[in-house]
Amino acid sequence: MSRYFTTPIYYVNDRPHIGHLYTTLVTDTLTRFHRLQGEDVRFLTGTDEHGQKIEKVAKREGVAPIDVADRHAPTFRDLWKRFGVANDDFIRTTEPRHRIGVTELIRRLEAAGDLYVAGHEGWYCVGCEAFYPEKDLEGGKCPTHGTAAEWQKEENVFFRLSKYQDRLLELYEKGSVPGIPFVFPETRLNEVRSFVSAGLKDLSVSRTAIEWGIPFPGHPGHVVYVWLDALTNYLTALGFGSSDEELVARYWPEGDERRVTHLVGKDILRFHAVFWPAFLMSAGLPLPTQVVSHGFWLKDQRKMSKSVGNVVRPDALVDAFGVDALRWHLISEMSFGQDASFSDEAFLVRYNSDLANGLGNTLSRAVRMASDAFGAATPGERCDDNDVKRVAEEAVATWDAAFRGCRLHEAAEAIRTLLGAIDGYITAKEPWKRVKAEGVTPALHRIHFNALEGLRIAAVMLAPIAPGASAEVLRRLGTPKSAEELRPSDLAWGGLPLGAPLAPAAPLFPRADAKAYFAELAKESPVTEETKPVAAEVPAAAPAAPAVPVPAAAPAAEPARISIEEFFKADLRVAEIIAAEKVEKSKKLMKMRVRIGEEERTIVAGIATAYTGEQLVGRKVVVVANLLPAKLMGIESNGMVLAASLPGTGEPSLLAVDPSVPSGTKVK
RNA sequence: GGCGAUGUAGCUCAGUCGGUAGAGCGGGGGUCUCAUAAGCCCCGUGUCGGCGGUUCGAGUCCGCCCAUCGCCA
Repeated sequence: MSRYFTTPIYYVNDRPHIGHLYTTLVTDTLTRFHRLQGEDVRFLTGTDEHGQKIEKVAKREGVAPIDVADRHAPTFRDLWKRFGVANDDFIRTTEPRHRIGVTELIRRLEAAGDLYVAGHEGWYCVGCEAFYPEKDLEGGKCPTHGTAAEWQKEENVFFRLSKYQDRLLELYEKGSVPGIPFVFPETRLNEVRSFVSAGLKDLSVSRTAIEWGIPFPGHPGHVVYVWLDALTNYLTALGFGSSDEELVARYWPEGDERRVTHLVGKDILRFHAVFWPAFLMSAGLPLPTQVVSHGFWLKDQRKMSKSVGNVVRPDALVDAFGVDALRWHLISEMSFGQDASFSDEAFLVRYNSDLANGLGNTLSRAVRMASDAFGAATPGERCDDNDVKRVAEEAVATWDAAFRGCRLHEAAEAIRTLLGAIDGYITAKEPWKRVKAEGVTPALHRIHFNALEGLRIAAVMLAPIAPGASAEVLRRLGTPKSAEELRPSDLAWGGLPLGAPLAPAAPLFPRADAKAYFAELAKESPVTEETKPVAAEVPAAAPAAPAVPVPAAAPAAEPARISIEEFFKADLRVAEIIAAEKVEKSKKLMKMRVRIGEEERTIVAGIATAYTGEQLVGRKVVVVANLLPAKLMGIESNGMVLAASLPGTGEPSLLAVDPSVPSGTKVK
């Protein structure tokens, strides 16, 4: 049984953020798990380098597109190196091997009679590299990018996607391998199924408006559609279409004796679960086993986006606490498949409880005690019947099942359970008292053996998630092995060498003082996460956006300081409420008509739990007058009423204004 | 609007075939001292989103509603 895991290839021009990082770390963790189990594993990642965005940057700079790609490609490569990602290969779509493979795939689509030429025109967004129906545009602009769409007329090559509808639905029903759902988790499988059930349109797979791409075979002037180009990387990296297809035979053969797993963010699920298998069906190639889709990292309950300025790049945390701590946190914090929130505060809480108090302290107490008792060596006697052993065996089984079921957070949980049991065992056996009372007895040897052996197994279990920490724990336990050297037998009870040198050392994960950390951070770097470069370089392309006032973080955190200029961006005014009525069907929303000086406008606010319409009319309040309009329950709200949010309940309490102050007065 | 999901303690989540709810974390109090102010002990009367139904009995089944999210249109 071979296993082939892939991440998406990342667009070279993007600045890596926690989303890219998470996908890659999940894949790294899963591949490390399977390697540890002794399986034949291959792990591919890479960069997507074609497309109009690169072409435009190149044009503007007066250089060749490949120069732009070459400049940015190392960004991802270096980042993965920094995070200990052990990929076997790194493919760039600009490599000859990729072009050869894509050309071969297209030859097969052509041979299957699934390609035809047809005219096509419409509104096109450069950012999305996609056509939009007019009704989807917002004022002529792309709904996702907010940039003006261009009218483009093309004659394109189309792929008969519609032809594969039934076969795709069958794939979703039965799986590519019986018993393994083609898409995980199930909710995403449902989405894909309903999308395909609704009917598939043929897919345009060539572009004429772009030059920077793989030339479309047989159609001069056309380049290959970026998704057809990009998806094919999973095969071309194995040498598909080349004279040497040995890796294809090993990792992507027909039959059930291999697993091909694509990890993706939920945003690109459709390309992987619909288009890609359809291409493969047409080309007469085997299908992947599973597409595994994970959720997004949210910041302050909101989706991360550049325009909001809440994109997480956890460099400061990594600098302060290390790669392993962040890997552990990301894998543990996200219930795999669902969205999760990222916050520095949560990181620190977890760091202290799981790593400092949990792993670090347990290791420290066990190693130091044993070292003192046995002269800086591991115990001289083993024990094969005890509580730690039983818990460890159960934990390994849980951990194994969790990884195989893509529930990575549960694998981490199993490690925590084992560590807790070891700690509890030490506490219950009180070896420090025994050694005082009885000296070094065989029983004492066995107690320490059990604690240290439990820790050894916990360290082995930790290897896929935090390989660096794992290796360090093993070294201190007198059984130095890198994560890569571990074997399935290392998970079995009894691997601790007897009488081996023990290495007590400084705390593995020193306890963090969260308060001091945030204070220091605020002092050192007035820059926000967003303005801090993640890797060696930042694309010169993006002009520095004006600092966007970041919404105050969790109440516990000290809000970032802002300048007076930033504060003055908010136009605060005294307003008089002239009418107010509760929004029907809403518990909280109150629709108000307010007068700000001469102007009247409508504001909707979530204050209906605390105020009735009667209480509000005639009242003077403070409003943010220059807020972008927002639609709430279908009503456009122009502005925001300021209210204190009471602790606990969040109940609003309006800011009071002296009634004599005229409406429209500036507040500052 | 259609389809799908979710809604359980402050937070993240478990809750099998229905029998009046649990864990971890955080928080509060106490205590030991082998250990990284770590460990240990104690502390939850939560309308299990709401309403109605089936049932001797529902977080757990059925219907409706509300909220949130996703996909689609």
